[in-house]
Amino acid sequence: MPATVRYDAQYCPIARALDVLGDRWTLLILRELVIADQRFTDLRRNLPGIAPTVLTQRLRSMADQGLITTRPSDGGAGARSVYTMTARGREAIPVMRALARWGLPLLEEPTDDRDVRAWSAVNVAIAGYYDPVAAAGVDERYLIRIGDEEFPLSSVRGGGAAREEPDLVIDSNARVWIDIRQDRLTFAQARRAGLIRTRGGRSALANFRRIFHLN
Amino acid sequence: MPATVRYDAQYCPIARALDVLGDRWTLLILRELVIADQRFTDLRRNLPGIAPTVLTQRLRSMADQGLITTRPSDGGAGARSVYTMTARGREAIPVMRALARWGLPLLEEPTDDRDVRAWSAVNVAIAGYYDPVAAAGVDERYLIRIGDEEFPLSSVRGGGAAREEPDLVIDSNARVWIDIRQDRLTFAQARRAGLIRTRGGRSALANFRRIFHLN
DNA sequence: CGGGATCCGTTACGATACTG
DNA sequence: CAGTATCGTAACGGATCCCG
Repeated sequence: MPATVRYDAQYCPIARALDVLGDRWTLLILRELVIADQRFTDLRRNLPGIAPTVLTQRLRSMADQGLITTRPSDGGAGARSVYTMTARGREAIPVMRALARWGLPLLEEPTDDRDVRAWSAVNVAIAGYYDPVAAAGVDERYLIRIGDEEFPLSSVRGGGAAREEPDLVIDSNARVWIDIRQDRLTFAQARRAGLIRTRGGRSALANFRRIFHLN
Repeated sequence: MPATVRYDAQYCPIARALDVLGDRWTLLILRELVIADQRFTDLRRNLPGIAPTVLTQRLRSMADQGLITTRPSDGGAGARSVYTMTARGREAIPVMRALARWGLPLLEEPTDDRDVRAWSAVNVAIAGYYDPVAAAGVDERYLIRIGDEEFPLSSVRGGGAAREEPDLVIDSNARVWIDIRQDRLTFAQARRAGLIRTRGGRSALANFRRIFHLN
């Protein structure tokens, strides 16, 4: 939505949120920065169709509103600045999760593994199904591996920071997770077919499946 | 965002969701219909600033995409059609909740009770803080009253349909709930000041406060 | 009077080209 | 590499008008 005209007339937190997050591309830029810090060119490549002028403008207004900050590149060479999320920007992750979960049925069947971003798979198809009730009393760490990317998860909400020895390691590709959540496959079938490999204790696996609703 | 240009190039459920929900005004129209079925003129009045042509177009495309349906008015007189949410549209309520919660700190302090919509207060400041872990094992019904509007809530997620005798009735105005969530007031203070009145068992009240994080 | 449709000026967007 | 400049097009906001 246009940055100049806002939903000012409404006393509503949704309207306020959309004033900041509702512009075209804004949430997708944010999603990119959840995955990793990125430079201008990275973002441009990962957001097919965005005009460079629009990207410039969005990055500026997102910085103004405290969603992101720019950090001088530590890479040395020619690169100048890297864009990073702020804590306030990270608070919008639940918004992205809710959107992702709603959009999952609209997603066509993946044709190729490389189509599916690892972050989408983990955050949408696994973390998005986290069941805090099922997780009560469990304190375990899980390591999700998608290709060569690693995503630590915890049975305790917000307890994923410490990089301790995981109780369970799960290896697979991104597509399998989407297939499972679109009901073309069950977790059990994927394991039997060797599409998902697990290493760890039997009870950790049982907990994992219960906490993330995997049959 | 423009309805014609979509985030087609991305294999991402967030992009898909935004293709449908991301247009300017769309989520706010949906929010209106969560509150109540409405006619064209109602929507226009409740969405200050929307151009009638835009409203027409949004209603059409939202219907095309299965978010809403139009129902012939049962009211008789001059009115023709009433807009209602579909089940698919209702599935987007978590998106609105996430946005609302994110937007709450951006909301200025309410100046007048009538500024605050009852639905915002209940859905954002109460239901949005539901803690399923705290609710485990509790099966109670709560009735929230804001002015003359009533909102049944349940300690069991999705169990609010049956209109049984509530275990707890809470009377207040919308502003108080916003004040509480913006940390200008605690629940206990509001009760002592008579801004919130409760009727029901002592344990139901304790459960309610625990489940919805009210100190 | 409710429910829109038409027209118009302004703004934002997308595509391509260009520059420090 | 990291943007800026320019330009044509599409969408928006506001006002007005039309029809039952």
